[in-house]
Amino acid sequence: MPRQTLIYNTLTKKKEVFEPVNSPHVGLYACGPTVYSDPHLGHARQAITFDILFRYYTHIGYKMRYVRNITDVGHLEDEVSGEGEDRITKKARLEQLEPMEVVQYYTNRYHLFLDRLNVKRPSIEPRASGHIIEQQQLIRKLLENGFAYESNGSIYFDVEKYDKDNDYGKLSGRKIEDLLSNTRDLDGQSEKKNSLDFALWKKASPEHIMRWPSEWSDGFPGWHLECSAMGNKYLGEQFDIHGGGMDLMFPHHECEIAQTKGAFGKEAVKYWMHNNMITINGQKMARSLQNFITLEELFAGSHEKLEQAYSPMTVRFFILQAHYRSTLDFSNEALQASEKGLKRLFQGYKTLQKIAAGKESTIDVNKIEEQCYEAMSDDLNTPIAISYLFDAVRIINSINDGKEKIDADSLEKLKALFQIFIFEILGLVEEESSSDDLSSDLINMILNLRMDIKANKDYSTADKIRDELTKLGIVIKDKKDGFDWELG
RNA sequence: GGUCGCGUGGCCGAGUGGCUAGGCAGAGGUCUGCAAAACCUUGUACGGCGGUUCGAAUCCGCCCGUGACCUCCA
Repeated sequence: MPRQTLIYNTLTKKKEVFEPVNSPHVGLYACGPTVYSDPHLGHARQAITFDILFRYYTHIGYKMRYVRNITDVGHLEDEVSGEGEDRITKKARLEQLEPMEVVQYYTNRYHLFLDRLNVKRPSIEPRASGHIIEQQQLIRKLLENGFAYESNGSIYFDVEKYDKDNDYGKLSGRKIEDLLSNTRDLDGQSEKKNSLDFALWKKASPEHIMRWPSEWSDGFPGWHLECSAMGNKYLGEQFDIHGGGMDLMFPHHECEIAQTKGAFGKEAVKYWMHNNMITINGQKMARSLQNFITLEELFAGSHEKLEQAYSPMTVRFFILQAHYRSTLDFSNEALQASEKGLKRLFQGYKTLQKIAAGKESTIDVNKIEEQCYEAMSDDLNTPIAISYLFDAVRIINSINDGKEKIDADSLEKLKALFQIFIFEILGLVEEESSSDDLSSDLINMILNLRMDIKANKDYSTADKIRDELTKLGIVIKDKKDGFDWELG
């Protein structure tokens, strides 16, 4: 029986005790990317948030099935009006590629950068275009149940009708009347009965490449439909957690709830989880605002806003140092702080490996362990868990200095704790400085020569060597009788 | 305009009715030929004004500032 955890449910706006529908099995669905462009920091946060959930729940004993989709069809530029080109199709046209080439390319890119961030691959990664049949079946159900109607070969969801006996807007806290009064005027959009109605199936215009046959028209499915169809297919009629970025709450997730309830008579999702946005100068990082930084740019330092390159683990740690429901502001200063903090954490881990156990202990490892688990169990509070690890680092250093003592059992326990939290739960990995054996040998040779020079008290030459090596990015650490170095 | 959120020390960020995270930067120190690195020590901050309370940064009200959503966006 896994330990009790709290999880913030967007639906109830409260932290709730997590009780799986079918413990110990847990079904998790997270909205993946629309693969028409490179992943940016925001995608990283979303992926890392649910990666942590996946990792932690697996660790405490749940049998996880994690589904994260790839949206490769149906995502229009303007969902409400149903206008605009399909994003994939547009990209394909601009680049003169097959739509599926675009899809494959950006799916590969997504995997590449998420792998570097050490985000685990989901259990199932379904594509919308591979589930046209399932989506069409869902539409038929909705037509049968009277929640959808056909108009000129397209099928729309009837929001007003649904709202009569259901609560459309319950997730995002909206009321249908407010939405109606605030919806922009759509003159000429006569296909829909109501401006709030959203597309389930769109008849394809002659130039639209991605199209599938159906009894209504040659067309393609609406964006919101895929998640309902694939969630249902792989996780069943009721499953535990559905996640995504906060900006998907409305209308995407709201529409999902309506579709599922309308088709199956009951809601599928027990807990809704939404990660907050990454901001840049206090404003949301978004493609539409032209202020986004891709992961490729971040890792390479190739963006005008970047003072340097930031390694994947620095980025991961930066994201984990904030709670997933808070906005997180990007800045070079903050990233640099994370870079150094992460280094300190790993330094502590290394020190831990070499300290010796004594007969007695002044350290209460059980308490540290409990604190770490409690933090993670309290709605995935990674920043708190990390703060306890930093507390532990200070203790480790004190043991190393002989100010504190630890017995063999406690030491083993502390080592296991660090191993589990740093690598398994937080998913951090140590990034090796890239240096091949030959250059290592060369550096060691030079530094050995420098030792001789120092022994002769020729400090000016010794300093010169050090300066030159420093310029090459090699950090020298002189010790009592020897040296150490690393790539800075 | 509507809905929801936020405002914490130089920066980033937790937390939350009394026990006052953590990281980075800064300062001091240990070490060192000198540095660097590493390590140690160090900071009583919570937008403003009222109110509730023995006690509020934490609850309530008002104000100011700011952000997200209401079109697509993780």
